[in-house]
Amino acid sequence: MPKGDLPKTRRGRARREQILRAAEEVFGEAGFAAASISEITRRAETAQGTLYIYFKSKEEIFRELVVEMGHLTRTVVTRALDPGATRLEAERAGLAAFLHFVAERPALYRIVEEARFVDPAAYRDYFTTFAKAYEARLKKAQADGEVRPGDAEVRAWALMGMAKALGERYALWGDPAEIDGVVDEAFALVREGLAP
Amino acid sequence: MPKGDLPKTRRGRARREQILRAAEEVFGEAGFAAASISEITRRAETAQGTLYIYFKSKEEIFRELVVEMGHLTRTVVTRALDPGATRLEAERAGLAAFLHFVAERPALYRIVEEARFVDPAAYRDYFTTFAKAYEARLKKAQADGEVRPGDAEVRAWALMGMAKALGERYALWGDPAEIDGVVDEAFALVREGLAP
DNA sequence: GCAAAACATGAACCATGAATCATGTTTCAT
DNA sequence: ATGAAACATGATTCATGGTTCATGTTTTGC
Repeated sequence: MPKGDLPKTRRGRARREQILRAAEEVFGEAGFAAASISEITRRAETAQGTLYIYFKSKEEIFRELVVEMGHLTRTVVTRALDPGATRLEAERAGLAAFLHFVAERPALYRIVEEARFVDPAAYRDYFTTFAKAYEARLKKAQADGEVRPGDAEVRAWALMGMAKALGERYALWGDPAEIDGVVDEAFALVREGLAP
Repeated sequence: MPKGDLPKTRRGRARREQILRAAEEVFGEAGFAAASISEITRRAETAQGTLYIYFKSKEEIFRELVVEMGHLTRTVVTRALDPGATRLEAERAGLAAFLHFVAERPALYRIVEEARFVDPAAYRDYFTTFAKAYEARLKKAQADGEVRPGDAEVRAWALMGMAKALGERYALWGDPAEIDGVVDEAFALVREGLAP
């Protein structure tokens, strides 16, 4: 029984995966507190005890999901940055990719945000890591003269916050069809600022 | 026993207030799930049953705090906008006031954010109301030619998101002394944008 | 001063649901 | 083929803590 490790057999790996996917669903829909182990195992079509072969607690499954989801978000956003367009245009694409991703997998947003309360360390880790990468990109763009000089760390957090709020308002609560328009407006703000 | 109403006697009003302040502390420190009624009443120096004279459930105390805190934040930020300075400068002052407020009463931030999970309706209400006010200010500024034309709603949510993220990173996790510098940097971004 | 309403108490009740464990079944290396 | 390790089961256990309630005490209006 590998507690922190991965399962040894094909069957084991499949079970663990089933449980994780069911947990993602249930945590996403009900939130951590209201999510019950019995509901998770019901959807995973296993016995309750089975879950404890692969995870040592309810918190541990949750943490695993946060890590997984963080990795996924970073992948989605980073992949969108590729094109050889302007640095700022690339950032625009990253924001668009993020918002569409939130709209497609709303459980992601909820789980990561709830981590602030369920597992503060994982939450902080996730955003700090993300911010560092963002900061590095901004610094590089600055060095290349593609953006005005300024504190890259503050900018990274400000822009991340923007993305989170827009994701909540438009991708989660609003009409997904609006997203592209929102991205245009938001990036106009980031590019030119508010001053006339 | 006034269930939704306010207490009739001076003593009653004082008790209710003691309980609310204790609840603010405990919810802020421990989060909703880990906060126990017994700990709240211990700090309020009353019996557990007393709490149920004034609130019909744990959720109801929490909701009351969200409403109260929302009102307080709006007051603090709005008060900071008074001066007859430039509209943009006034906004800068609002951001500064918000960040200092978060640093002073971190429980506020936590409770309001946790409301997303404990009481989604109250959470959404709170931010939608706030956004509407922000939007109106931006529209007015736009009409007066003090900011470039653009979608005021998107801008309001983007700027709110910025404030939340900066609050989390610098007012909650960072050194409060940094706040004024952060405000300057962030508002430079908002004013002039990233483009060189 | 006195009834009635409001307020206060804290031990006991009770639902909930996470975690365990004794008992099987399946997989895999040799 | 076979034994050992890995995996699977689900009813039972157990701690937790929100809520209730029977019994006082205090305040208020008249």
